[in-house]
Amino acid sequence: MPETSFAKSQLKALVERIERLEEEKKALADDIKEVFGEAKANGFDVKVLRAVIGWRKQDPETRKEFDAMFDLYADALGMT
Amino acid sequence: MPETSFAKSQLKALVERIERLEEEKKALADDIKEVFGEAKANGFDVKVLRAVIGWRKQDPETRKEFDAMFDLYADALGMT
Amino acid sequence: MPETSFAKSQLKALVERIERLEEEKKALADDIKEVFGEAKANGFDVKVLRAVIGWRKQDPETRKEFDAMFDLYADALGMT
Amino acid sequence: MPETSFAKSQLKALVERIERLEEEKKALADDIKEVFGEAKANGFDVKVLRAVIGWRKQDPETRKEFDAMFDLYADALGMT
DNA sequence: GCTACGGCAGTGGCAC
DNA sequence: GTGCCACTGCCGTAGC
Repeated sequence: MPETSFAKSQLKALVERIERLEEEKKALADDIKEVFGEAKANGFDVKVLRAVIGWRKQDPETRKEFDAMFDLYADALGMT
Repeated sequence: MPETSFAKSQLKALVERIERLEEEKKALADDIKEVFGEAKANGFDVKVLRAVIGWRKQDPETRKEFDAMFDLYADALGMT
Repeated sequence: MPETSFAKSQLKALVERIERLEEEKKALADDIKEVFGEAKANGFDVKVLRAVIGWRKQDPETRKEFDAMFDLYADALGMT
Repeated sequence: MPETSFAKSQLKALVERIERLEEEKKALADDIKEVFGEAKANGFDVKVLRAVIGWRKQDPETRKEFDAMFDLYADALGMT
């Protein structure tokens, strides 16, 4: 069970640190959104863009294996 | 502004209907999870399975367009 | 490693079972959405409604403990 | 329809900007997780902590209204 | 203006 | 017990 008698100051410090970090995180999230908006304005398809970026995060080996198995299943299901 | 004087019975009825439906929804979610578990036990890759199922939800035309653009972007980024 | 030689028919059967279940699940999700819409139309605050329903899922003991600790923290942070 | 003939360099630039920002965002997310871990190690209840921090984001007026309506509904449902 | 969809964050369950 | 992954609910955005 979490303690019930605790230092206020400690709690405050923790909360403030978290709030500060979340603020910064939000700022970055906004920046990212902005860049996607810019991309869209330039005619790029945002959905595809996201997919490509996600794909780049995977190492090539993983991507290869995934693709292979995907095709295998898709084929078995008659998704030509 | 939402009303503040309202019929208790109406509120109760609504809440109960929602809870009942959510219960049923949860049961189905459990069933689905179970089938995936079965698939896994039979050697299927669940992650790929999910992807394929998701893919099947898209109409062929959309899939085709998405793929084409994906390849286009991937190529432009040198993801061979 | 997941098997690479597998029964097409087995895969198909699994996928179809999942798709069927997901369909039913979606139907229920739609029903739920509809009830919330009805609630809204009757002047209820949907956000609050969701919170109350969520709250009802917790057992009374848990709720009590949570509330107590919440107040404790809030107090320590000067959120009167 | 999104353009199909586009500048590779532009795409690359956009993707790299996004990836850079996401990296920074992830670093902050990790930092936050770390602080919560620290809080937990000091006996704080993380779930409650999150709730309190979320609550602080709402302006007092909103909080007040929400609470009032919550109690109203809860009462109507016999959740004493 | 509201309704519907998609993405994001938080929670819980599973695996190591 | 910890870390990872998927599911769910919430929120903000886009379309009717």
